[in-house]
Amino acid sequence: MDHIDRALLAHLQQDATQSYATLGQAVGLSAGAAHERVRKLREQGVIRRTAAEVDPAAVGGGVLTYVTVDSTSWMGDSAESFAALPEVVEAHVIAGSAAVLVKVRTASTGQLQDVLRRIYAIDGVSGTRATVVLETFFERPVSPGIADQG
Amino acid sequence: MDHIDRALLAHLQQDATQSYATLGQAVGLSAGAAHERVRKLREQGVIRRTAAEVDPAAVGGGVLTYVTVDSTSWMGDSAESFAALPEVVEAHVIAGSAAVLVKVRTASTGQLQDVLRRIYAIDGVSGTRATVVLETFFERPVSPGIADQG
DNA sequence: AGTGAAATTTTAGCAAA
DNA sequence: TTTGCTAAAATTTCACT
Repeated sequence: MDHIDRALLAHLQQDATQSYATLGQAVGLSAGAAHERVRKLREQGVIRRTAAEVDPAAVGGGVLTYVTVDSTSWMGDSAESFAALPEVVEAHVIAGSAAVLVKVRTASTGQLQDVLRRIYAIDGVSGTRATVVLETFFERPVSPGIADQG
Repeated sequence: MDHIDRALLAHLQQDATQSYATLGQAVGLSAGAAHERVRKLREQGVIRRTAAEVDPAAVGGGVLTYVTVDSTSWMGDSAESFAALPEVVEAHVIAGSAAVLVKVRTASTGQLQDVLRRIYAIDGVSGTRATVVLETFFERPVSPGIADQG
């Protein structure tokens, strides 16, 4: 992982559809060399996958809410319970008073209410606190330390 | 946006490197038809971009923290102030007592402390409350309502 | 809107430095 | 590890349905 790898990652996070020729040019490498480096980054798991980013509002996820989940028991192995709810797009175990923090995308506040009810039904959950997002300033990929060329 | 479009989106969220032939087959379409639908989904902005997903830990983002930011004044146009901090990967205006919720990725808790200091220096910010994530159960794309073939 | 096929571009594997 | 070459594969366009 040198600075060229980081530059490649930065470019691929912006647009993974460009050709290796273009990509290589952007970081000062031939197409073949760029290809080989990207292949290795995939192999190492640095690049997990390349995926289409979908506008949440276009697929019924216009309302974004963060929910802290309190519990009476250890929630460390409740991952599947949260994963079973398709509206839950993230779930994390957190330090602090609450046990789990989840990110929820719903089409409406009505649907949010339904998700909260289903979260409450999970074993050990003693309460939820929902924080509705009014406006998203930005959501962006983790910075690999910004490209130095191109 | 019919059920075929949603199936295409679901497949492309999982893997955008597959050929249009494979993709079309998965949803019961020819390669040309799949290509045309995907082109339109891009044009409409339903597909925002196709990007490489990078392992945060591999690029110095191993520590994930959510920070609620309290303020004395209206924060509605402070987007750039947060965007200027590369460790901040999300920023949202929220309903409730705090004004802004941000998601931060840092290499260490030391670096987190530095980010908190820089957030505190933003005009109008009166306080921060950091919640460190101990374990991430999952992070996944918004569900377009799951493929009906495939 | 979708199909099938042609023309063009890109990818992926390999020899060489 | 990078380069340049080459065969194989994918993309993109187009005439037709």
